[in-house]
Amino acid sequence: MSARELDGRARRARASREATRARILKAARELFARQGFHQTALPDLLEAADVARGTFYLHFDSKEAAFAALLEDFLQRLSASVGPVTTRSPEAARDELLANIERALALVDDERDLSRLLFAEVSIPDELRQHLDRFFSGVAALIQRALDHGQRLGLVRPGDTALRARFLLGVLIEAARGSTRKRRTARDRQRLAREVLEFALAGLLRDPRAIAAAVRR
Amino acid sequence: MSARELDGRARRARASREATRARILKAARELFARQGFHQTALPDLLEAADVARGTFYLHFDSKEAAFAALLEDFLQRLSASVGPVTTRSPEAARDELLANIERALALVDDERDLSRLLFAEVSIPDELRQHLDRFFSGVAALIQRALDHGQRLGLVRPGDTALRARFLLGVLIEAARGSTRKRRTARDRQRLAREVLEFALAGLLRDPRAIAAAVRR
Amino acid sequence: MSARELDGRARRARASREATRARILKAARELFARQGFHQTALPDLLEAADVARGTFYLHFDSKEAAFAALLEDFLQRLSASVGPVTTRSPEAARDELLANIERALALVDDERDLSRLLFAEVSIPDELRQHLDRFFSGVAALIQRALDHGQRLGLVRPGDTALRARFLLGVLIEAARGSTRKRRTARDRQRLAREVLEFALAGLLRDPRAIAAAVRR
Amino acid sequence: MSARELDGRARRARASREATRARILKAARELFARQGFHQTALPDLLEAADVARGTFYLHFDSKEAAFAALLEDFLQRLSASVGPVTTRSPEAARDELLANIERALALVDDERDLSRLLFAEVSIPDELRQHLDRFFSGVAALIQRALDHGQRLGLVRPGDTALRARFLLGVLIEAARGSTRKRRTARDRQRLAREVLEFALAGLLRDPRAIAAAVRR
DNA sequence: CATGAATGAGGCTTCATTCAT
DNA sequence: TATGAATGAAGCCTCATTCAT
Repeated sequence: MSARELDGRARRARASREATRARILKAARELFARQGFHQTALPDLLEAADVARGTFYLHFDSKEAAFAALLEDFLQRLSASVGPVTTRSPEAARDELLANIERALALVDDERDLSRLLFAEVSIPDELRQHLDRFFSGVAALIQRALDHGQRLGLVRPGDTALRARFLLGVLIEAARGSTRKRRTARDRQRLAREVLEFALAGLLRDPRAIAAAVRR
Repeated sequence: MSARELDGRARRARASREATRARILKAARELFARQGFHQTALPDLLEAADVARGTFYLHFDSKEAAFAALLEDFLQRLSASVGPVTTRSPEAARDELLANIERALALVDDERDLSRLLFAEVSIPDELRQHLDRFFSGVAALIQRALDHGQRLGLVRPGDTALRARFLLGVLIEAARGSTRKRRTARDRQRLAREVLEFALAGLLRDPRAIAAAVRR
Repeated sequence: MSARELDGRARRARASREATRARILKAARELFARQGFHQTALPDLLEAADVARGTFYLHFDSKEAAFAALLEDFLQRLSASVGPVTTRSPEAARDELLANIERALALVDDERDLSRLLFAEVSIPDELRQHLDRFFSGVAALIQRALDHGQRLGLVRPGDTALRARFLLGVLIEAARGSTRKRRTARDRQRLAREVLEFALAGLLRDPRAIAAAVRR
Repeated sequence: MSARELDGRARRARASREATRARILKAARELFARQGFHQTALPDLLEAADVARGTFYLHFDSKEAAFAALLEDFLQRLSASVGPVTTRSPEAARDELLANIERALALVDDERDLSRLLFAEVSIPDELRQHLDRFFSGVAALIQRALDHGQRLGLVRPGDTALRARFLLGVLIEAARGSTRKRRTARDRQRLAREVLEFALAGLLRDPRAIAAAVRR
């Protein structure tokens, strides 16, 4: 029973442990997304993960903790998918924005189960929903900072940037929500990202002059 | 034992019944909004409404049915608050849109409890959330029709109107969500409505020419 | 407002009162027989009888009391349908027995609803079932007395008459139970009554000599 | 972590599980028999069995399911206690019948609690009572087959065997019902079985010739 | 006499979690 | 590490009955 052997055993144990945990998370993702958090009873989860009750609690402190783990992971990946926009020229900024939106949409598409949990009609525990709200507020703050910067550069029209950041967030969320219903192709996502950006930058109206008129009452 | 007497009795009974029902709904609105549906136990509700268990079930088939009644009522009032836009001139249409948005925001402000239930971080039963989603889909459809009309008139830029209707819905929801946090004055609401419309119509950019450039890649 | 007028009013009130009570009992008979006592909720009964809650309690102290009224009435009619057998000759006794059995079966046939309550698969409150048991015990006692008398006359074989009275009761109950399933004609009933009597008096075996052998081990 | 160890653990777990289940069934048998199904509230049962609420539902889907388990078990044992009568000579058949009746009565005596549930004044859920009725109908069918056979051999008097089978069932049920009141000795049971058989085969009358007369009107 | 809104005790069941093995 | 039997708090709902009108 040398140290090596122990290492091997420990390694195997660790591998098995990780595998079990992964099995649980996979089942959780699917069930929570399909039925919501409250509607998913632990026994459902245990059966789907093929794990005993006790085993579950060996890996997570509570049902809610398992959910939080999913959430946390997804939010981090979402954060990571969005790189900072280091404005050089307006064109470059626009392209970076497009790329960011596309990457985020791609992630949402890849993780449709998780996305349904966050954006769509599935109810989740209040405590976690607040967590989620804080996350989105963080995103809104980032957007606002970008808008403020744009105003200083004279690119963005004067006005309440906090509000507009929220509006923009609403647009993004709706864009993401669409992905929770049907899977998109990469091409679709490109188009969607452009539509989002267009809408955000130029609104709905056709004639720039008409726009000016519309805005100034 | 005349018909009149019976009517009187029935009327009084009815009045009392309605009063009780109203008391229950009021308590439900407050508690559900504050704590969410699942976190609100029936006993809490009963105490807040000062009714006995049986009385509650005399008026509603289930806890969920009480929730549904609140929801239904609110959605109807929301629908009613938004009149159809019978486009004559662009200016008139714009004013009608503004008025609609303002009215909806006013309702949301008046019913902050209900609004939190619909727009914010409170979890509600999945079945009802789907109901809600159908409602919002209906709103999106209305918006899309308006955009299609605008395109035919040459006012709205070419592009996917279904998508833009969703975006617009996202903006509106975010605008409403803000009201769930702090009460607004009528003045605030006017300003908010204008910001919404501006954002939707003209986007973020300052210079109409820049817009044209931005849009055409 | 003479005394006469009052009498008239009182009479009318009484008539109406009786009519209401009858309506309740009719509904009770049908529902209890169809669904059992526990499975019949008061609201069902009220709707079937077209009576308000309070009205029901004006006529009966409780749901159970209504049931008891049905039971009591039926047992009394059952008692009344069976005349005493004043033995003169064996033949006459036999004919009287036959007539008694037929009358009882006729009543059971007429009141199939009530009969199902007493004889068949419908559960009734324990307290009333005990009442019922006492009634049947009374019937058994009557039968036993007749058997004792028959033994003294040398007609009935020696042996435990209490036991045989119970056996006979079992036969009668099974005979009645059959009626709860399908209605019989008068002719059927005659035949049934004869079969009952035959079985009771002479058993199953064909050959009287074989019988003697069978009995004496 | 050898297979043996797992087996051992599983075995112990199983043993404990079975013990708990048995404890619940024992308590259910006693309480249901004493107070009836509806009158026995779950808390009573839990206390008597010394198990927690959840534990009960770990073993049975519902209160009714626990009852059904008792019923099922008893009916099976009752079926098993009655061997087929393979007629050779009339005497042998008679002895086998006697033995069957005795065995059934012995079981009824041994399980007085269960017997009270089935035969006596305790009300049980309608669904289960129907189950019970089907069982008894099955018994009646068996009896009828035997009577038909007896008729073909010329032992049983001509007549409606279905009816007589029901009569006989009535006798047997009444005989069993007696056991639910006071415990019998083996000797009592022998006597009872003989009385049942005598009554069934030869009826009540003393004189075989009188029998013939009585039957032929 | 008739009504029906109100009552609250009592019912059954499900749940996430614990812990001995 | 993994197991699964046991837990009991908490949940929702139905019921027969009362009583003011």
